[in-house]
Amino acid sequence: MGITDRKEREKQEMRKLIIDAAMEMFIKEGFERTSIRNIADKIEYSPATIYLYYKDKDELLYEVQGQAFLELYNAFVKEVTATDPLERLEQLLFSYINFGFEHPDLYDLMFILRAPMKAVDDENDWPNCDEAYNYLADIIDKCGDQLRFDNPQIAALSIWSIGHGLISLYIRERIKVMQLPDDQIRNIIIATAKEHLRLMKK
Amino acid sequence: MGITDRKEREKQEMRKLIIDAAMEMFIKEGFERTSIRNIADKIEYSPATIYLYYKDKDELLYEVQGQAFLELYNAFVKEVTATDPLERLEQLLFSYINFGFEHPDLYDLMFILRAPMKAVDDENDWPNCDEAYNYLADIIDKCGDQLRFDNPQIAALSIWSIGHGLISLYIRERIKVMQLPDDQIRNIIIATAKEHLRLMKK
DNA sequence: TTCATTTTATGAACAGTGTTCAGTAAGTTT
DNA sequence: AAACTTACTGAACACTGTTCATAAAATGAA
Repeated sequence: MGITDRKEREKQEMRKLIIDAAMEMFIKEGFERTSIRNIADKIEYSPATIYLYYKDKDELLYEVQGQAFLELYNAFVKEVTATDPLERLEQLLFSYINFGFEHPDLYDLMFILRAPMKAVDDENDWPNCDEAYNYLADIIDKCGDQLRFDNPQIAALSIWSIGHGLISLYIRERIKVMQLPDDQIRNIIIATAKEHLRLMKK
Repeated sequence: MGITDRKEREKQEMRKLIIDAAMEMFIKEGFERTSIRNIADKIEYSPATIYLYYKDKDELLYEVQGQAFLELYNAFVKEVTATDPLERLEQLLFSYINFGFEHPDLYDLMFILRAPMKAVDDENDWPNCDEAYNYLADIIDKCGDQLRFDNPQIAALSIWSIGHGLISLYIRERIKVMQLPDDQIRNIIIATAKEHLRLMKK
């Protein structure tokens, strides 16, 4: 049936129209200044229409989060170019931190905000993040016994936590307490990440 | 003038009444279910009255954050009992992580939420956190050259970031991606913190 | 005590939020 | 052409933080 196909296609196009508008507004205006009404205005539909395509705002946010994870994964593929696994691990960490610096609002949505996670019903599942996490896990596997860790899961969580800790303290303005001049904050974050990598290596 | 003294005292009592009610609601009901109207209801005043004592919600939140930092500092003093600085550093990190596990909503207010930081006008100042941060910085100083770090600021940021990274990934449900059974999440967080301490030591 | 002034508290309103739903208009099938 | 289905929306609901004119109470001066 050609019509049902077209209808399905149009439905997907509408969903894309909505999340593209949402994503653009998150990046440009920030998360807090982006409401359902704002998104509706931008795409020239009524707010109620959005609810025909997404159950609620959380579900919409989860979808945008998915797009953001695609961008992160693309950054990984583009920036992690070395063959030596230890070098790859370093490139990965800096790619991750850099993503946080360049897209703080997307980072928020991916790793800090509560809202999008409310759309994940399953207790132990978060498909949006799988691809990126596996990318990290694979690199750590390839490092074999070159790291001072016995457990690869702990190694992965260690790398992730130091990266996330640095970025989120920065994004949420907690590094203020160290009273560093503004242009040195980035430097000390990068230096701390480098030191962590150094300590991890055998 | 006795009357002005009493008035000032009453003003401070009213401010305390408000933040105590707010704090109790954050802990009991969670941050998202605590509105100015809810707090006003609890203390049996009109919402408008709260604005006679606090400029806006952000200022109120900043004050509650200050109370939360007092509690964190008290936990440090109570739980960091060793004399050896390396041991003290370990006790501090676990005290910090434990605080996050036991008071996730206060941790939110202290280290994750944007709102309370909007009440900090100064670019490079965050008095609420000073005491707790200096406690960490002092311990690291006392470690002297026993750590594999040249720069004490980097050592401090490294410890803080790993602790914050672990807690905030947990609180905001991002550790889901590792697909661990619920009772093992705490274990792997603690194990990762322990490994970090091990790597830091000479 | 009486009157004027200052302090303290509030009801009602404003502009915003996410969300629902009856009603309308357009598209599709018979 | 009529019946049915799908797509869309205006208006409303219950909530949010915040402001402000108004009222009540406390204080100071006569």
